[in-house]
Amino acid sequence: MNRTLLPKPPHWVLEEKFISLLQSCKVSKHLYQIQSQILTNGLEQDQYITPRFVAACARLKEMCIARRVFDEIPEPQTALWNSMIKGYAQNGLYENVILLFTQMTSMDFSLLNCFTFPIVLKSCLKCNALREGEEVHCVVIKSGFRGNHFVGNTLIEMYSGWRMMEAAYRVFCEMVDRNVVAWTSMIKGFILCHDLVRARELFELSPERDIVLWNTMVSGYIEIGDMVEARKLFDQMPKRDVMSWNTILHGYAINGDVEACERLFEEMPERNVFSWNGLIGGYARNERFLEVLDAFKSMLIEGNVPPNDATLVTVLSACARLGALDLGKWVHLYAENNGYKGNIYVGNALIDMYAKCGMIENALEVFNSMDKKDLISWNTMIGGLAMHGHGADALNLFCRMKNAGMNPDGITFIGILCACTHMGLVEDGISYFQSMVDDFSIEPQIEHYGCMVDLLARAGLLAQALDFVKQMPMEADAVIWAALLGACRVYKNVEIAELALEQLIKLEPKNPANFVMLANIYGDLGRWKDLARLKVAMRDTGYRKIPGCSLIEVNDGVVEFYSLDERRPETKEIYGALRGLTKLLRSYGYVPDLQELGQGT
DNA sequence: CTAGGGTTAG
Repeated sequence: MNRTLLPKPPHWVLEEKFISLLQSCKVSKHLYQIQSQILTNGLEQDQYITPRFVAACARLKEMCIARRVFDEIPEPQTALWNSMIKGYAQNGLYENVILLFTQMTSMDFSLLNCFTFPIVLKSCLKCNALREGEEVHCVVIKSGFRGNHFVGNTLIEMYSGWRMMEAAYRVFCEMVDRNVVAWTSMIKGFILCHDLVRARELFELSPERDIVLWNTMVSGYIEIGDMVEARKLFDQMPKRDVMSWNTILHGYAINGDVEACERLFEEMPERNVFSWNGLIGGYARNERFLEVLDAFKSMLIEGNVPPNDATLVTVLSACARLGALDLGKWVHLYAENNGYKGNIYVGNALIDMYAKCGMIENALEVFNSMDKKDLISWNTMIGGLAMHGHGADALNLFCRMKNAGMNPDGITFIGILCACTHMGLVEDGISYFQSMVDDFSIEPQIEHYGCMVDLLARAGLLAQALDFVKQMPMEADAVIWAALLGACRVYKNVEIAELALEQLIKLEPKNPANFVMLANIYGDLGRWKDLARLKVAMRDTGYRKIPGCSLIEVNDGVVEFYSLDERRPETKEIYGALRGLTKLLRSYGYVPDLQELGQGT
């Protein structure tokens, strides 16, 4: 067929073609191809295509391309301005939103419409631009948009976000006809300030109460931990949707009532992925990791609600805590086969799971395969390496992190200091600690002081460690004294040990592990009289040390295993495996201290 | 093209 005989398609056909092309555009490369097609057709200033082009750029995080196109247009119309502003907001470039808005107002006031303000006001809140937010509010008034529901509501939201309740309430009162959304935002504002009394007053006054408003009020009580009032309200609701049920379920989960959580989950008329995540998250938050795995398995067996990234992350964190490597690997495969390969949350949870299960190689593989990494990815990997004796690799990775332009935070330095401790690099640890304060302006937290005490103490510098404790700007906690006490045993320092125990008894009088530690030191040194005295003191407290418990993956499950435990049918195999491990360790020169076996049980 | 409600990682 001769193409030249075909008539030129009408304008609107081309428009539709480009719009659908832009909507389905998945990679930046195609963006350039579409752009050149638009140019060859002379449509670069088309009032329908260009905003869509900008929207596609925003979706693919290519706002620079959008900006170049935008700058070429002599007199952009409102829709194009708005699409640029929205694109910047979507990509977190709030400063650009404000800049563009300023430019827009300085050019022509009539460019602004009711779609412009909500995005700009939200951006002001997000980047904490208080003065600019107030200026935009002035523009709202001058341009006559204060009567718009969307604009008014976003103003309430903005001021509430800054806890400027007088300003928020003034906007609310000045609204000529408030709808239920405005009431909800106002109530949400008081909830943010934990002012449940005023929130409830408004709730009672509201002329209309829809499900969203009821749910908001219920979650307000949940946030302040008042499950009784939350439940009372939930029971009074004229109508409930899945989200109402999920809200109260999550409330029990975060307030530590696992049993109520389970009961509610059973009662629910309908369950979606948030319901399952609520139950699974409830188990996880309350350290019931075995139940996390069981619930996850039930979810898969029931099969009508597929897990999402949040589910996988929670399950992986439980695997990490339990050492359930097989299930962790299974989740890894599941994630890759179900579109979570590039998911940063899942990637980070996988790194942590592999690291905690001792599979550093797998953790590194996941880390290296991630093309998007955030601070948590780096911190998890550095911490994982440090925790498992790869201190040098952890420090190297820290260098790579800085070279990649990623700014470390306090958690990063926990990993770094831990790496130094494990390698006995006292000098380096001290200089990293200094660098944290001087180069990165990170204020050391009690955990960092704890790391430093550990660093010094494990290196045998007990007196220096004690000095450090005394110089700390805050009171040392039990973790720090226990670290010091532990090191005292290794270096057989009774004086500091007794001092540390004295503090520990004040901080946690019910923890017999502390007495056991000092008893061990007396035993090591043959101070039997002191030992006897301590045993009497221990008996007087009436507390017994809880036996240490290990979790071991057996076939497709995880079992609890205590020291000298003979309850399990697998006992023989477990002790067999232990003997094998001990033998292996001996061949590397390790001498097990058999006296420790069964201590305190 | 614009407004109010849920989960997840170190």
